[in-house]
Amino acid sequence: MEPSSLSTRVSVLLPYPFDAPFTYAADEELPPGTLVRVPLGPRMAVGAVWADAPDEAVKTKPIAEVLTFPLLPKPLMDFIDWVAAYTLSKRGDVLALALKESLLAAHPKRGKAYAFGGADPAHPGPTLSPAQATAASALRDSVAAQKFSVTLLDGVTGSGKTEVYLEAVAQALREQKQALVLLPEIALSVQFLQRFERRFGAAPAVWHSELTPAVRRETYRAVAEGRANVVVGARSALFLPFPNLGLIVVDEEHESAFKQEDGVMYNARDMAVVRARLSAAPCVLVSATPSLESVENAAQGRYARLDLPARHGGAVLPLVKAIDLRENPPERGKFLSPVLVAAVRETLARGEQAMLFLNRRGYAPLTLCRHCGHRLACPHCTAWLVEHRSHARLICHHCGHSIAMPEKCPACDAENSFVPIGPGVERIAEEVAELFPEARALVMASDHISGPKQAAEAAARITDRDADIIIGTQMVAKGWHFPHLTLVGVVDADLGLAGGDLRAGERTVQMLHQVAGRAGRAQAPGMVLLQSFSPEHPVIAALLSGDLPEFMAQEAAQRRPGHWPPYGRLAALIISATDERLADQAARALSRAAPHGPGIEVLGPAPAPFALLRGRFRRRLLLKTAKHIPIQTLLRDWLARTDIPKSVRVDADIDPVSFM
DNA sequence: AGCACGCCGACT
DNA sequence: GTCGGCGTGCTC
Repeated sequence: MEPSSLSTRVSVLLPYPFDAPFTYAADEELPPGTLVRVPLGPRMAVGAVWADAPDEAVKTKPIAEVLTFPLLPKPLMDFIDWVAAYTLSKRGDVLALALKESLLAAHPKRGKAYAFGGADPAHPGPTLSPAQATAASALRDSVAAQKFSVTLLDGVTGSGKTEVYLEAVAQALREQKQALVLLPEIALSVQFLQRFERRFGAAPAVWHSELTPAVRRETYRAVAEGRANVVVGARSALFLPFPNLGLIVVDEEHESAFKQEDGVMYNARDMAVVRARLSAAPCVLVSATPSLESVENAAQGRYARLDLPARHGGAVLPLVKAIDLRENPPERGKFLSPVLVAAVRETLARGEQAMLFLNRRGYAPLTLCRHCGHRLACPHCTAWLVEHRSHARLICHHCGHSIAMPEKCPACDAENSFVPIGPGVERIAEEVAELFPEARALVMASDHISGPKQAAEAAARITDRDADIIIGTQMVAKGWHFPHLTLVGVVDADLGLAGGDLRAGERTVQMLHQVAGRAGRAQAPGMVLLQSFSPEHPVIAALLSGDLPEFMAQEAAQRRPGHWPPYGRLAALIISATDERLADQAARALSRAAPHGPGIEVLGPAPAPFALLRGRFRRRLLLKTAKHIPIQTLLRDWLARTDIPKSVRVDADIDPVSFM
């Protein structure tokens, strides 16, 4: 096409690391949200027409093709701009979250048709208890209002929260609106999908990273055309082009899995609230162990709050007891106290199931030479190599580097000198096999169960009573309903408390409370035993008393005076380079240029959580400010006035979740 | 993100 | 003497 026939200029945002749109020539005005194919250097790219005024100065190339696809909804474009500004990311990088995986959606589908609109709000669902019905009614009202609101639905484990918020979904369907349900690990939420189908007589559209390209493309288009009325998805589903969003539910809102830790670092729970606001839709945050952030927002009246204080169907909450490992230690070289072993034995004798929880994959977290004390470590990361006997390898859990067990110690040449230190789930399984040779044990960890199908099989084995003892990592903690499971043993309740992480206590309470909630969900009462060297620790005490609100109040009291989140803002700067000295120099340069003033504090530089990760040396600075200070502006100015060599990367992590 | 350009090590 | 490593730079 002759450039002279192209009468107008349009801004096109491309799904690459550019903050500003590029300007192209077009022969007609194209509304924001139009998907277009454009030349970019030697190749073609698909981007979206953006609302920014076109640059009049820059030379332009013509748009190659206007794609046949619904316009990206305005609320989604606003959301992309908002997330980019909040996370200090390039707008193009955020657009990539909304386009990349699905782009190719652009061509009209051929082939298999999928059913997306089958969820029927009139399908008879399960009967709700009075408490559930009251909460459901409140949620229905907020959906019917068709405006932005946030509700925290706080219900004890087993209280039937899912059935309650599915009524909010039903209301959205009645209003001819779309609903989005975010789950922390959609690929493994088989039981959720079953419950959904029981309620609506059809499966929802699902969205997660393991979809095949064909399903992904078709789901994307179905969402954009409004044919998919309910989507259940992982965090990336927040960026789907819903034209008609009427509800967002975030289940297990406290989960740190909602935090994206690389690329665009966003917290899907917080961004869900923003997406809902920009879509004028209600948002429901759901948890048995809400985050302090959400508890505080509810206390301040920013969020409405609904409580389900009792278990559904007459089930009672399990009895929680500690086993003091100083008084009742396991046998030498073993990890299960005689008290826990006896409880497992009694449970099995009653024909019930027991679960042993240890949030550690593999056989042993550390392998050392008994001759010289050498420890097998990852050459690319600050981490020990973890022995996995099931794979006959030693594996780095951070970069995946793996080696066979060396025959000789690389440090002292001693032969057969390696000893495993500490337990992982595989080692517990070995101990269980020795103690209970007749019992059928099932290990649930990501090494043994990869993907929804295997998870479904494992869950079926448990509900069908084809397993007696379940040994699992955090994979077993959330969501599962195993009616015959009555005993939960936590092998190391102290794990995760060391290290001084701001949220270590909160996270441990949440995780162990969730695990404990797997016990006694039907008629038979449940029992939870926590093996600990310090049962007096506030975290263990909170689990024993079951008074989580009191624990959260103590957490709040500790965080408030220092302006720690949620009473202040936090951002991390991660400085990384392949050359350790360059990383250090850049970190010091940033430190010297650090902002200061009332309500502003800079901590560090310190070695980052993994000082060496995938071959890059990392340093970290933490910026902590009072709540009213715009931390993004502060960071942007700070980075702009500091000279950083090209080979050093500086990533900002707003609202970091894991640190120290 | 891609993809090209551009200077330093082991090989047909 | 070349093929190829990935550091740096650019894309409307």
